[in-house]
Amino acid sequence: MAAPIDYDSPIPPYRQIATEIIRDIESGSLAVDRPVPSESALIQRWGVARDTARRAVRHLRELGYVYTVPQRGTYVQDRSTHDNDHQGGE
Amino acid sequence: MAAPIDYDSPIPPYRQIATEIIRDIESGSLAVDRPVPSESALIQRWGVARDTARRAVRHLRELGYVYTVPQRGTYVQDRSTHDNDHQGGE
DNA sequence: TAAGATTTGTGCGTATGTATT
DNA sequence: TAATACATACGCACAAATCTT
Repeated sequence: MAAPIDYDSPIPPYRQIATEIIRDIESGSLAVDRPVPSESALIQRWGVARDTARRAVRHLRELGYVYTVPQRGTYVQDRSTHDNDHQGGE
Repeated sequence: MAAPIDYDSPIPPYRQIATEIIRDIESGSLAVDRPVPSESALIQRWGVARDTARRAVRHLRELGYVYTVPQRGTYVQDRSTHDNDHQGGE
């Protein structure tokens, strides 16, 4: 519902954005292999810089929540097996 | 020796820098637990931007060549055992 | 075939905050 | 107090690949 970034929080903006997206993934709003919001979308939705949006996505990737296809987009990773927590098993 | 970045190469600058540092590690110029060149040092030595220097260091970290101590610095990782190559399968 | 929009990749410049020395 | 070093964040630009028209 468009909660704004809390700049008073000790949690950095990119983390707040990542947390929100994780919620959408866990809740099922974002299904497996569905695209997560693009960098542009995140920039507009949160009013942050691209650097921040990219950090958020990178964080999600490191946690194993998403995977990125160059020049295409970033999609929800299938974590159903829970075989890979965030080391990039595969 | 200060080889310059080859902008005509398909290999991005941060990779060229990382490759050079890897050479220094493998050759022994940079010993285990010794600090690798700082961001500022890389910026001056290669004439690149902070982001590029950061990318180079991050890349080395992901490859397991170095480890970073928050708020301290980045140091050469001990890879003698070769126990950890760089888990990222994929 | 071409143009345009979209998306990620890469690079540069700058600033602030925090921790260490 | 100051210098050093990293993390984070903001701004901007162009390239390459993809997708649509």
